Amino acid sequence: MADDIDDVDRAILHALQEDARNMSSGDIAERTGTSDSTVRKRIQRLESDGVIKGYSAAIDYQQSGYPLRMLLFCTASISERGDMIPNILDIDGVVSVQELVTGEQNLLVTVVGEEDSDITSVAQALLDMGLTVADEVLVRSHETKPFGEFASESDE
Amino acid sequence: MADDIDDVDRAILHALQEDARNMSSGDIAERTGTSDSTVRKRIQRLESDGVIKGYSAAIDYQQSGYPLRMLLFCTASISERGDMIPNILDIDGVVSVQELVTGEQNLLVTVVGEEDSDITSVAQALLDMGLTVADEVLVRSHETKPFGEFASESDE
DNA sequence: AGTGAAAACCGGATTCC
DNA sequence: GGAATCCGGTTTTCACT
Repeated sequence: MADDIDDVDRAILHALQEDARNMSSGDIAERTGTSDSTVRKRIQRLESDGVIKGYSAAIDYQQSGYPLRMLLFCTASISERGDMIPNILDIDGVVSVQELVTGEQNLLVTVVGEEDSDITSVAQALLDMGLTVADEVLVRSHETKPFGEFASESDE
Repeated sequence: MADDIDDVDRAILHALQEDARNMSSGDIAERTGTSDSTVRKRIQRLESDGVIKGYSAAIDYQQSGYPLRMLLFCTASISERGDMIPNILDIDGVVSVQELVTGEQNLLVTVVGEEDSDITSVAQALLDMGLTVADEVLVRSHETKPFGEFASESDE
């Protein structure tokens, strides 16, 4: 519950963002000058505190047969906005929902699909929920990077 | 190089999106009705083909001391747009860059930071690179979900 | 926070289909 | 060529200090 993130925690977060699957506790222990059991306990704490929300493979959707990625900018009434996020995430093809602090277009839904009809069916589902799709933008490329502030001073 | 994604591959991708760190090859083998060595070979192939780009921990930046998340909509000249993406990713605080297929605001940069000055310094760095920051939007919440199409018919 | 033993997991080589 | 089995080394887990 408390957010006492120290340098060891930051190094752990950085390592797990780099390679969550192959980075062993021992590897991280070397970087931090602690022992592997310490690292394991820290990780457990970070997980139960919710700092680490999970571990996920980064997939290239293009190469796996789903070349379309689109951003749908939506408008929702403020009152219902928070409640419908779980429902939006349940729509097939939706990979992320972001709540925006803006006047009108206050929900940004990211959709992945194989063909155009996959996207439009998501848009339809959003309409059925009472949302207005104000804008649609195709994403040509998408790159992600581990958050740099978790890195130690020396290694970046 | 080839994208021969079959049901076994999709099950693997789905499992690794759910929990890339704790899901063992044996676990996935049970789900797919194959052996663990088969799963490991498939994973290696998916990795070297670039379908799996990596494994990353999902961090709650709010809880780890970086409460600010912002979207910066930028304008770049078409010609230089692709080349500068690596440079943008190198800016401290930038966690993702998306190339948008739109007339003007064709780059979407996501920034995470502790305070307002972290964001403005990124914006300044973008300006120094010759980009125009056309719009800035604060993100109140952000949720991600594994891509549903990889799931088998029965388990979702 | 560290130690030690049992269990699980991974990687590679081999064999089978 | 792809999938299954076996084995040596590593990693994780759990109880204890």
